[in-house]
Amino acid sequence: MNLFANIRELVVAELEALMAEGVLPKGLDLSGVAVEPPRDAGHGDMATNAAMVLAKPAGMAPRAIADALAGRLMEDPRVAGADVAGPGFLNLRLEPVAWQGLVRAILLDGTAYGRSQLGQGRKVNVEFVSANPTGPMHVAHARGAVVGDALAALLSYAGYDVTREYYINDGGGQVDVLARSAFERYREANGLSPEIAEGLYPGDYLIPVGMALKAKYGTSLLDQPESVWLADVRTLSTEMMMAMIREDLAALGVKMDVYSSEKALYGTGQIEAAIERLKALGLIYQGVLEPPKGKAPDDWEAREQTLFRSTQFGDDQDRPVQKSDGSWTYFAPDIAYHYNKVGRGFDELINIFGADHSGYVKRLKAVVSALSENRVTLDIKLIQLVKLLKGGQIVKMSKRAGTFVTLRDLIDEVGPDVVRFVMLTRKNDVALDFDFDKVTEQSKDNPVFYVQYANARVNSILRKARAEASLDVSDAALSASHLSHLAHEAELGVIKKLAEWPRLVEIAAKGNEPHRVAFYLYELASDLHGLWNRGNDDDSLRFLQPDSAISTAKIALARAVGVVICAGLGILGVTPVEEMR
RNA sequence: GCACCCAUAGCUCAGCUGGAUAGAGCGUUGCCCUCCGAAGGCAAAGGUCGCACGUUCGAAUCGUGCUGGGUGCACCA
Repeated sequence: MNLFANIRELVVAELEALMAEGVLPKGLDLSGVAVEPPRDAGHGDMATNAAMVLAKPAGMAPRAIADALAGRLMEDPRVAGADVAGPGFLNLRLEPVAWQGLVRAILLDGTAYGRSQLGQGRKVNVEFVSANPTGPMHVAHARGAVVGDALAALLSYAGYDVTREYYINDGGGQVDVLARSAFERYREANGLSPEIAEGLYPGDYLIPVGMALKAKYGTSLLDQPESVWLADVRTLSTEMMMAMIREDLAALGVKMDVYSSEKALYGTGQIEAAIERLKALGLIYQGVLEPPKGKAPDDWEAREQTLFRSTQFGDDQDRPVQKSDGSWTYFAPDIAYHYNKVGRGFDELINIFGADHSGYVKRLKAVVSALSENRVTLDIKLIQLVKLLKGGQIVKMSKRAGTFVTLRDLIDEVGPDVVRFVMLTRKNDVALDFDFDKVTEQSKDNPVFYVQYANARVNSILRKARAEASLDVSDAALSASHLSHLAHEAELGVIKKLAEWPRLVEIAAKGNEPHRVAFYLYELASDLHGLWNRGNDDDSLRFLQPDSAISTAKIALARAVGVVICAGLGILGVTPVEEMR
C-alpha cells in the first residue's frame, strides 16, 4: 500500500472526470501530476501540483483548476481538507482514519510493505567489486561491494529481476605477475629464499599459495623455465585468490549470483564476434592515435592499431582494442563481456566502479549502446574514495609500505553491520570519511547505533507488553486493535513518515541511490525516539498504557516502525538487533 | 591541455530529479534530572546554496561561461 500513490490515483481520476464533464479541455497529459509531501508540514499532509502543470495546456488560471479539483476531492472520505495556496498548490489534509489504516496495512504486509512494481520484472545486471584476483580485498573495495549489494537488494525490492555479478580480471598481465610472485613463495616453501623483485606482489597472503604449489608439484617445477610452469601456477593462484575474495565477500554478507571470467572469453570466439559486430556498424578501423596533448611523454611513438570509434559517442579519443603486435588490449574482452551481458537479455546494466575508472565510462557506454542498438542502458556508478580516520588522524595506506587496511581488518574491528551502514551514509560520488572512533560510539552521533537502537526500543516495548501486561502482540492481534486511539499529532507524525517509505523506495530505485534508504531510516528512527521522549513529559504518549486497548494501538504503531526499519535494514544488509547490549 | 566528479550553516553532510519561509547531526548559547523511560530532552542563534549570465509562473536543482578542490588521461587491467 502506497498512500501517496493512492491519493495520486484519486487526483487523476477526478481530473479525468473534470475533463469528461467539459470543465477541463479533453486530452490533457496528466503524467506530470504529482502528489508529494510538502516541505513544510504546516501546509498539510500532501500537496499536488496538478493545477500548475495543467494551467498552461488547459489555457486556464491555476486557481480555477485548483478550486474545481478541490471541490471534488473533498467528497472522498479520506480527504479532510483541500486548500489552494501559493502559486497554485493544492494542499490536502487527510482524515486520521486514513493514517490509522496505514498502520494496519503495514502490520498485515510486514516487510513487504514498501515493495514496488516499479521494475515490472525488468532484468537488471549489477556488476560490482570485480577486484583483480591478485590479493585480498581492501577498504577501497569495501564501499563498492556494499553499495552494489545494497543497490541490488533495493532494485529487487522495487520489482526488478536482479543479478549480482562479479567480473574476474584473470586474463591480463597482472595474473602473470601474481603467478611469478606465487612461484617465489613456492621456492620459499621448498627451502629456497624467495626473490621478490620490484613489481611483484610481496604480500604474506601468497605464502599458502606457495605451500599449495609444493603440495601439488613437489620440487618438480623448481628448475623449469617460466614457460613450463606459468599457466599452471597462474591457474592455481587465481583460484586461491578468488576463494579468498569470496570469503571476504561472505564476511561482509555479499553473495554473488554469477562470477564471469575474462580468461574464459579467450579462445571462444566471443571477442572476435563482438569486434566483428562493431566492425559491421562501422565503429572499428585501423589507425594511428594522435600523441597525447598537454603532457608529452618522451617515449611516445606513432603506432598503427585497431581502434574503436568512441569519439562518435563523446569520448576524447578513439580507443585501441588491439595492440600493435595484434594481441587484444584489456578493452577487447571488456567489449565481449558486455556483449555477452546484452546477449543474456538484460534490460539494464549497472556497473559499480572505483572513481579511478572515470575515464572508462564513455567508451563502455558507447559499446553497450552500439552492441544493443540502444535497447540496453548502462549506468555506471563511480565510487569515491574512503578516508579512514583513527584518533583524528588519517590512516595512510600504501601497498608498498604494507600498511594498507584489508576489508577483513575492517570487519574484524567494527563488524560487518557498521561497515555496511557507514558505507551507505554518503552518495556514491562523494568521498567518505570512515572514522573508527565515531562509528563504534554508542550515541546519537552514530547513525548506525541510532537506527539499531530504535529497532531495539520497539522490541523492548513488545517484550515488556508480553511480560508485564500479558498482551497479545502478534501482528495479527495488533492489526485488529482500535487504531483510532492513535490520534495525537505526534503519533500521526510518525505514521506520516511511515507513509513515505514506499515512495522513497521508488525514488531511490529510480536513481540507483541506496544511500537514500540509510538517510530515511535515520529520520524514521529520529521520529520514533522523539515520540518516545515525549512520553517523558506526557504520560498519554507512552507506548504502554494502563488501558490495554489503548496500549495495543500504540504498540501497533511502534511495531509498524519496527517493520519498516527491518525492511530498510534488510535492503542495506544490516542486521536489525533486538537488544542493545 | 582534455574529460569526469565535487562546492549548501563554524564543521560533517541531506535536500523528493524544477516547487512554497533551504534541512539534519556535531559545535556554540540558554534552559531541564531528590522520583517517574536522561547511554538524554527542550529551545535559540547561525545561509548571497562558490561567482555571473540564461531558460520560466518558479532554480540549490536545468543550460552556458568562470573560480577553487579531487580524480583520471597512448599497446596497465
